[in-house]
Amino acid sequence: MEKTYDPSAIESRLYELWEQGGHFAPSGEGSPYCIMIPPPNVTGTLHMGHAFQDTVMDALVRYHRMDGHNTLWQPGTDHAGIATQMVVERQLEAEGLSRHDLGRERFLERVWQWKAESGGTIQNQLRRMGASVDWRRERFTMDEGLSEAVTEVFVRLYEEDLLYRGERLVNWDPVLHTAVSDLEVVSAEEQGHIWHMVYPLADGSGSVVVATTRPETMLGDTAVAVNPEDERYTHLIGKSVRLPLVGREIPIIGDDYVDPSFGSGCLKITPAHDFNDFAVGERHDLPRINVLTEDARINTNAPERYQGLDRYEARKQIVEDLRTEGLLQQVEDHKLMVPRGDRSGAVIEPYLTWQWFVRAEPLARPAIEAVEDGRIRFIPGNWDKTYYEWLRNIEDWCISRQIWWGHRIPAWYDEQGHVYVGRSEAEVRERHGLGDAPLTRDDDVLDTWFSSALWPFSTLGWPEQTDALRTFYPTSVLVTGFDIIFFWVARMIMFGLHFMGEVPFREIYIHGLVRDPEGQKMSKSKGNVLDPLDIVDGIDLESLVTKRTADMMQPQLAERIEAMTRRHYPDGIKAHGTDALRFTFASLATTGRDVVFDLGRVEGYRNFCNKLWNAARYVLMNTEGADCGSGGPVELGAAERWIRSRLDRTVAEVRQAFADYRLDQAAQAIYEFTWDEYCDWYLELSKPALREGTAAQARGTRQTLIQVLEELLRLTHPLMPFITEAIWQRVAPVAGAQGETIMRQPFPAADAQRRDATAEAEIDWVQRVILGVRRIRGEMDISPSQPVPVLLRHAGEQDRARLAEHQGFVTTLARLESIRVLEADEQPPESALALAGEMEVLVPMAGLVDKEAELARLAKERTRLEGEIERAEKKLGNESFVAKAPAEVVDKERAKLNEAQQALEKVAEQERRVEAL
RNA sequence: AGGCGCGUAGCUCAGCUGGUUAGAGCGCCACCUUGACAUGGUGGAGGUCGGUGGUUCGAGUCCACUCGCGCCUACCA
Repeated sequence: MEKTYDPSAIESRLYELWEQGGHFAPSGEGSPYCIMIPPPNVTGTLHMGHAFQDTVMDALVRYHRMDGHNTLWQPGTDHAGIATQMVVERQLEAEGLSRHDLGRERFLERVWQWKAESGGTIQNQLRRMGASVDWRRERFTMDEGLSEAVTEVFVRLYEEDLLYRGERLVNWDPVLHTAVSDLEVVSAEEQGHIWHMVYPLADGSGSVVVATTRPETMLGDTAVAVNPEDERYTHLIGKSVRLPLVGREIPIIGDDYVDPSFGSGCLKITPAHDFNDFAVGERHDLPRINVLTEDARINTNAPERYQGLDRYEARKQIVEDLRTEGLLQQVEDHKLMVPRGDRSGAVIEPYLTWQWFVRAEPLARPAIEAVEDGRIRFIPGNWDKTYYEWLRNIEDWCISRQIWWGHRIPAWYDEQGHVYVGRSEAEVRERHGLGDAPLTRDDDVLDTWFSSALWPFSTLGWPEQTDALRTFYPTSVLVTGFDIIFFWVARMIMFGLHFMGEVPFREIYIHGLVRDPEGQKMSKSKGNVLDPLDIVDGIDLESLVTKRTADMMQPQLAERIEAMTRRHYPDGIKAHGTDALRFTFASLATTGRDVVFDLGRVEGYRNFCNKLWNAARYVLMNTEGADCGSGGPVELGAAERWIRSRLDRTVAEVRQAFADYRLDQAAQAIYEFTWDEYCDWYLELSKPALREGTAAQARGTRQTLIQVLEELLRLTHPLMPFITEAIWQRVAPVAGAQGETIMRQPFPAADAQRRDATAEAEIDWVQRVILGVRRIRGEMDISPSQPVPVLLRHAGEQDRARLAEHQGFVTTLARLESIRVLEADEQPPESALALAGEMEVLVPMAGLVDKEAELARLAKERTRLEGEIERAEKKLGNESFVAKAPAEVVDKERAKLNEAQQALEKVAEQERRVEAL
């Protein structure tokens, strides 16, 4: 074994071994355990969020696989309709073409071609992360099977009247020329204006003032509304105004939607361009006049003067014209929420179009109940509130998109415009007796999330009743970020319940979002993204800067991004290996919402890998080819029983942590056991044991070294698959373990038989003595290489027995020249003192005691003890405490007080002695 | 407007159902190339747990209010 762990040397080789060995496939034995990967974009690349999420899932999957479950981690990708289409359109644009130049068919060929070129990247990145997904089952949302499921769902929903086509006001993206769902619109506050306009009454008897942030919509006004309770205006209801610039006469209506206290109390109503106005229009049966084209220019429903103008040009012109006519009362600065498309960034227009919708409310109700009655559990639990909040106020879901890349809607129209929905044109013809009548298929495709909503059952073969579907549905847990609870989680539950009659997963583990060192969300435009593989493999500063500033949508930010990058990573990024990155993610998987990524932590865990590596090196040096128990009787000493006992505790902790989805706790338990107990103590204790012990004792030590290591590797494997596998391959034969790979070995089980309180107490004693001597060394500035004599004062029977038993340990680890008990009648020599329980550890320093240093040390100790005593006395002096607190707590407090008092006495005595020097 | 989360050592974070003289990693200081590991070892410094008040024998942990930060949903022309 190399002296330093080199991850790059082993990782890809091991992954190949696993994949080719078929070890990712379900075993076919045990109770099922299944996780569906949230499908990433097929043409996408791995970002930190994926890496984090995949680490969590892989850890869960490996844990359950080892623990005997029939485990499936289902992989796949989605087609990311709008995003992918945009990329390909941009490519075409570079060639001076639009998708319309190519036509639908040839355009789709281009997209498939792009998929073939860029697809596969993320899969290979997943492999680098060690993801143990069952690649043979990989699915893509546009696969034949999944597409069939999409059609089936669409048709069934339509037949059950849970899906309909209607002319509705939708969120229209004038750049992408498609409708988008409410969720794909992000509103942000922007600085704008509010214009107050005067609308003259038609009978010339006066005027009303209305306000708007979008003056161009006035072209489509079909009413002015006032609150019927508003005395200022009741007399106007039933009258009408003459719409300026347009000349149309529109009614004044009463509707209590109007807030009399806002502005003038009069509200212009534009049913075709405002969601609230649309509702008002429905109540009052107002005409809906659409005044915009698909790309948000003024259409022919408006006066000629404005036709063809872009919405913002039109706005300017209208404001100008109103001003000219004296009908602009005032303009104010105004902060308003501007809705933009999450993909295009274009300002969204409410736009009247024919679209397909899913009737959400009837599907939402059972989805709410499933969480309410506990069939699905959120972890952390609080997320159910967010979930309920959305589902209880859910609106119908607009699922049609006016793009080409996606599942085409299975609906056909005859020449009269009648719509027929079916699984195929043939089915439609037959079912409706359409003969050879010409039919045209709906041009629209479905929202990508529609197919994603079917993921838990479509990937398992639905609508066919496959074995996989029967075995793995409902799946065990969904691991995802809170940002897609609405987009995806809620919809999977709605569809899963409806089509499978059963929840799609029993638990939902919501993890935090990975942020940069400044707590900012990672995004390409901010230039703060990290490629997980750059952390794995390392990258020099210049390459990192280049990577971050290339292909930018806003090149003007490049300078800032470069400066920031140079500040955060002055030396670039060193290679850390996959396991270190994974362990970091695990340790960050707390219950919080944000995961602030800190490279320093990865470095710490890379060191941890090296620690484990070197521990294995030491163990193998001492066990390979040596007698680990086969050659004769085996005797387990206190240290052996101790480390086995500690390991057992750790196993229990780790198991509990996995059950609680607390990978941070699992990681911490493993880290502490490995470093602070196994390496710092047991490996060190094994040295004198091997040197000085009997043959039987040495066998016990070797056996324990190798067995504990082997079990520790299995315990750690779900978090750090590569290093544990690499070491295990060497360790297994020595430990007597059989098998091709650690990933198919049983996960360690806790076993109370291995707990050994006696051994723990004995090693605790050993540690206390050693730590006492080390403290004296450190504080008295005694060279670490200088062996010292030690005297134990006030040693009881047990102390004497333990000293006799463990003298070798103490002598070696504390680097002693000698150690013996100071008898009661002996006068302690001039020495430095440390306390180990009731016993005093003395290091005689005839003439060497630095009086000042020792006094300072003792004074510090005395202060601490006095504080402790004061606190305990105060507590115990409180009658209510003694009366009301549980006896156990009171006893504990008394014991603490007692101990502190005794210790104080000894410290004081030592102070007097030193003082006298 | 409603909902949620966070504020604990210089930094990033643990601290579960109230009882530890408040923990970890990184960073910092001192000493040490000791035969697994300097990606190491040993010792150490560092926090009155945002603030106020309350419940309690006892609060970082529960409650109320408050300050600061962040997120989500909705949205008024």
